[in-house]
Amino acid sequence: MAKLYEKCIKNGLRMTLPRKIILEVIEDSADHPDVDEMYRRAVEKDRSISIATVYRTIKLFEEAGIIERLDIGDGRSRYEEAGEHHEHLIDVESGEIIEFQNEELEEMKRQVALNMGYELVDHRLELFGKKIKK
Amino acid sequence: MAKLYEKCIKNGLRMTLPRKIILEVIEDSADHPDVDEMYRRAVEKDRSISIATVYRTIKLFEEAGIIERLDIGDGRSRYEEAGEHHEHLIDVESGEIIEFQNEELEEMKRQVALNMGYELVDHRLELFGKKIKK
DNA sequence: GAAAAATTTATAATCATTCTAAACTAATAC
DNA sequence: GTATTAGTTTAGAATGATTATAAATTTTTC
Repeated sequence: MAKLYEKCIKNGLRMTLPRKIILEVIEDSADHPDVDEMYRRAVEKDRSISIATVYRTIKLFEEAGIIERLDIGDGRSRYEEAGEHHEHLIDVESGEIIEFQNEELEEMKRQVALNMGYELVDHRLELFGKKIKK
Repeated sequence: MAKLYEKCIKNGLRMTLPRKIILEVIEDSADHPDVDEMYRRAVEKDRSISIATVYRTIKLFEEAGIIERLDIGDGRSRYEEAGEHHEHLIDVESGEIIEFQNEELEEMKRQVALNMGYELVDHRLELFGKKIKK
């Protein structure tokens, strides 16, 4: 079950208590919390955790490919479990973040880069939309 | 010629000296400067300009649709003249920002949002690529 | 279980950005 | 054209997110 834990071990990370707690927070989060929110959730599990550790650990996990950074343009970094690649649609009215996948779109991006003489190494797409009322 | 100037007037903006200078900087910039760089360029034209004015004026111009914000994920906002919509490809090795347009891609984004019951009001796409050596 | 190495904590520092209050400039009223 | 008013700029303080630092603590190694 604890597949993120396995991934950490495989990456040679020492699994200290704060790291385990932060990992738990990530696993329990179905949304896309920012660092401060992750800190708040971690503190609920262990009051002694410090914000600096949250920042440092998140960076560590990101570099190890355990989590991925998401930037919706509001000046804060948000995080989610790394996994199959997907994109985000942000509901401009509620702020809700909806995930989606579209292979055709992926392929087109790769193609566009290629046409300009580039190998696509990363890409980021965010759609901002307003819910259509029927 | 001074079409940005016209646009400001049409928006009812008072065209003070600092605003004129910042507008000039924008017109003379073919790249995508961040605020600090715009400030540096403005100071060359008028030593007395303050960074706060640059920030405030940029925000004003953005709200008036004179310029557009670009976020390449390095924690600083960059700006460019508003105009026909285009996307950006960032050369991960040199940091160079290359603009491109692709109507098919645009249409697909609109379609994807629609399929999820959303009207696309904004969108952001950045490709990060490595130059292919032949 | 002691010594060495890595991690965490608390806090200070930094960076981008926004706010504030006083000074200045432009627009309007006379 | 000058006084009044409204809007703008300046300088610097404040804020929010993030990173760095040094001392304390924990983990690993022997």
